[in-house]
Amino acid sequence: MGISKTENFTAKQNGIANLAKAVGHPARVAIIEYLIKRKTCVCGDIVNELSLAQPTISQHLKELKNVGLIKGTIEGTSVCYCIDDKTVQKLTDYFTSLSAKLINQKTTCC
Amino acid sequence: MGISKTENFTAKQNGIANLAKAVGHPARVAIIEYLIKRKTCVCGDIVNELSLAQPTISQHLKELKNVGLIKGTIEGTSVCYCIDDKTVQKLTDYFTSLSAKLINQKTTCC
DNA sequence: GTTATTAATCGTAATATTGCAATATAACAA
DNA sequence: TTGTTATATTGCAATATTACGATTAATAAC
Repeated sequence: MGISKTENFTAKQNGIANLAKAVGHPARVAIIEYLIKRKTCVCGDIVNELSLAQPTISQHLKELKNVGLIKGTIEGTSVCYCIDDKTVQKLTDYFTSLSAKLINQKTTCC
Repeated sequence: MGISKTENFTAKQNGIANLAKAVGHPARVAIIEYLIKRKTCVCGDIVNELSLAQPTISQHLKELKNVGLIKGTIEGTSVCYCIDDKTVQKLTDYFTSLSAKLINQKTTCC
């Protein structure tokens, strides 16, 4: 049906899925990497970096903002975007804990 | 257009996006967690764990297999599924490196 | 052989996503 | 006020995803 049956899963599972989904597009991966690479807040020039139209970038930024991966503050005519460390850390912590469990168990059946 | 302009991005960016997209659904998060929790290969009983129909689960398993997050080997009438540690590790490494860069720079502008 | 069991595939409906042109909005400058 | 710049929103077409009933394929048990 194109709709996820979110009610069948835990809040944590839905939370991780939402974050992962936001990272699940190369344009958004590129935006995240660019924001980190620039080392400071980026005021607008993301559109010049990626070969996508301005409305498309704006839409991707909105999605990243919705899940809390980036923050945006208005600075005059432009907007200042930067990564929200805490949200990236959530993903890092999640996958780190998965990997840790996998190392501990060493299943070698398949 | 509902199609990602993958040609505009690096292979690594597309790779991470594909892995993240696969994790970007709560049912697939639940499947991954279940496979890890069970500590051994799971031969079939994933359908009983999640309240989704068998074809739906089968489809989710296929997607996880396509990106290499799980492996499946046929065992008689059933199939034996387990996590592919290396692929999970790719995600862990990626997010760990992002977090590391963020800790180093300490941007406090927004 | 027949029958049961397990999982994949097909077909299809409902919904979501991606991308962009056109337009709107907001802040500033002259 | 008018124009300019930067970003957001709207509307829409193309495509993708999610979910499941029905069916199929493959092995196992008899």
